[in-house]
Amino acid sequence: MKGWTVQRAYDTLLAKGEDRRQLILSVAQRCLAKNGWRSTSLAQIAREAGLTPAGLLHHFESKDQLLHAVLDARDADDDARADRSGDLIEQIGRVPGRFAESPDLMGMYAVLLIENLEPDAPLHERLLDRHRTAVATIEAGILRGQHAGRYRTDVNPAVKAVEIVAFLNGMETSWLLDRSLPLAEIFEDYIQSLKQQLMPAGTV
Amino acid sequence: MKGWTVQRAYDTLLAKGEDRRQLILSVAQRCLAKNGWRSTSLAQIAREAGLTPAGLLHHFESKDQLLHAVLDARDADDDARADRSGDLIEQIGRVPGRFAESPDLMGMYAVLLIENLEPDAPLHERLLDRHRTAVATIEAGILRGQHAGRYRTDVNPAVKAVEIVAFLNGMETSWLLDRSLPLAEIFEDYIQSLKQQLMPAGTV
DNA sequence: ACCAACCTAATGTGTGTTCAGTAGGTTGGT
DNA sequence: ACCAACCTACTGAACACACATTAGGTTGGT
Repeated sequence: MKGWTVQRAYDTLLAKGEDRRQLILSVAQRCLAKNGWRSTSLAQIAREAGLTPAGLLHHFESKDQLLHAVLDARDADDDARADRSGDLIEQIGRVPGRFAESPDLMGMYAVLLIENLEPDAPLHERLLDRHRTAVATIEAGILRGQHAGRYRTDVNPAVKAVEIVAFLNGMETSWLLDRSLPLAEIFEDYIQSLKQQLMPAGTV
Repeated sequence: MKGWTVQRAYDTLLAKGEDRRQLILSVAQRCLAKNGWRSTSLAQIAREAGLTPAGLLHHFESKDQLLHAVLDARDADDDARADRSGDLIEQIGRVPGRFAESPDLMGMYAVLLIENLEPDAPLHERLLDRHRTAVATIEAGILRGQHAGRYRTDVNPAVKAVEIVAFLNGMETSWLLDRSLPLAEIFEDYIQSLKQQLMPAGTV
């Protein structure tokens, strides 16, 4: 009870703090996508969030903890908008839209992945998990199609899933490097070739 | 003439210097592949090459120049072993072998690419060029096959080339992250699907 | 009075780079 | 054979800077 009233008492103050916290998280996410973790300084994030480095560390107790907070937020967001039941090929067709939707936070995982390739890198385990989950999700999508009779059964879902994830990641990187690439056309073509492989002859 | 005698004169000394230089380049390349440019320090390279940071800067006038020297050396090496006339699909089939051949300097370009995505990054232009050259090379390989009557002519070489480069880059990253991936199997499958797309029906 | 939300200033560490100096070899004249 | 002049390959110490983090103080809403 007491705790609750105290919590209510500083409501606007806490709300302000929470706003700042969210702002910091979003700024940090953008910086991470742009420059990676090691070459993003607290000073830079702090400046863009409108406070000093010391002020920033009032909200997050260390740079490391901020990193994990950003990742947690992003994971939660991704989970919320995940779709595990629709058609795989249709879902892949929606990827270019996501690229265009939020271009400046698109590369975050790509950048962090490269920064944490070494087995003893701080985020290695976490990102390896994420990668394997992505592959498993695609694999499940293929299996679903096979069981529903929409996809051919003579494709190895595990292997094909790795290929698809590699293409999606590679394509993301290519696009981040060269935004003049005709994403729509490329994905259209890729989807066409996916259909050719996954769907029974005559249905394409 | 004078220049020649002077050059010959300090032969053993210059040879020692050249050895060190090469050693530094190779160490630097390995460090770059492992940790990227920004988080590799001169001190680290120097230590692994058996001298002090100041001693290192006797051979390369700055960290930046060392970076470019590494890239130049690597480009020359790549050029030397490039094959622009064989069959594209066969060449792709040899990629896993190269992965296994030199695993610890494999990721260098992948890492540098990610570190230089921003248009004003120091290596952006250079890596963008390299990427476009890679796409153009693959495209030329497809065109060659088409003109030779080996490949179907209803594929857009430019678009398909972007797809292939994306897959190769993405696959490299996936493998760097998780070396337990069955590379051979995945590439075999991918080549199969490439044949299905590129070769006339009935020849696969 | 209390507490969240800051700030300024300072600390310690790591960075790329410079600079003066040293060790050891080569060259050309005597 | 000797020596001064010159070279390459380094070292050790110092520099200026950027960094994450801390300590202690200030402001302002409740």
